[in-house]
Amino acid sequence: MNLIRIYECLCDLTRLRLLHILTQGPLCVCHFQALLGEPQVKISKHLAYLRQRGLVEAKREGNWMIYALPAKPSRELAANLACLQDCAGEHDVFKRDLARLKKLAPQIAADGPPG
Amino acid sequence: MNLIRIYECLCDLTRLRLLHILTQGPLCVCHFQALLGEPQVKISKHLAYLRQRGLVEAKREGNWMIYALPAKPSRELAANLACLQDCAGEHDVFKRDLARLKKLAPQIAADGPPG
DNA sequence: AAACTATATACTTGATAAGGAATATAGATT
DNA sequence: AATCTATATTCCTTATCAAGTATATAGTTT
Repeated sequence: MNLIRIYECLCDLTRLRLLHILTQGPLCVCHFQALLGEPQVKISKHLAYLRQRGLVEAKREGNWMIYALPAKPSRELAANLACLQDCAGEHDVFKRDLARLKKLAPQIAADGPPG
Repeated sequence: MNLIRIYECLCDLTRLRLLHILTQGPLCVCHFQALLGEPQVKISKHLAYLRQRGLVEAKREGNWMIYALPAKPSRELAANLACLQDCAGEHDVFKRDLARLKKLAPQIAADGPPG
């Protein structure tokens, strides 16, 4: 059952943060590193985990790997991402991530256009 | 973070089935056994798991243990249960469970009133 | 109190996951 | 081709979980 694969992805804080940030748009690994303040291995492995289960898509852009939410998410995924959005509003971790993302936005835009 | 405890509960099919059935009302272990066709240990342990994490409440009624969704679920739990409801509609396992529940309803009512 | 019923707990085994350290790969730059 | 940068993979250790078997507990009936 696909639904369970989704929930498996959602029961880790790092992955929740990644997904939550991705609802704002595509991003590459190094920016996630900066945003979450976590080591590269950790980010990379969690993104691989998400990718394997179809919660995330990736494409190469020179040296960068750009990760994004699926272009056409399943109903189940869409529903759960919406639910996460809803729930995340209550927690500081997520709010802080978005704040940092906003601050970093100009620099990210400068680095190169995603997509 | 409470949210993660919730997702941890949701990434097992047996627990999803239990929760989904519970959205219809309280039930005791032996009825779950009949509905899911799973051994007592399995049901009991998964219910304990859910209970520890606050997804489910229990009270004794003679020999029976009646399990129910929390009287006042957190916003997060409520949101996720709603989402589960939404997603479960697509899967036969869940539909079959509800069908079986309907069939068993009279007998359950006869056994003794829950709540 | 002895037997019975419904449920819970302890123990064991195999599987999966998380995090860190080190290393490998792909592409870009010099 | 040598080096650099961004990212992925491998190996290791530790922790958690699922499922089954056996056993314990709480409450009920005889």
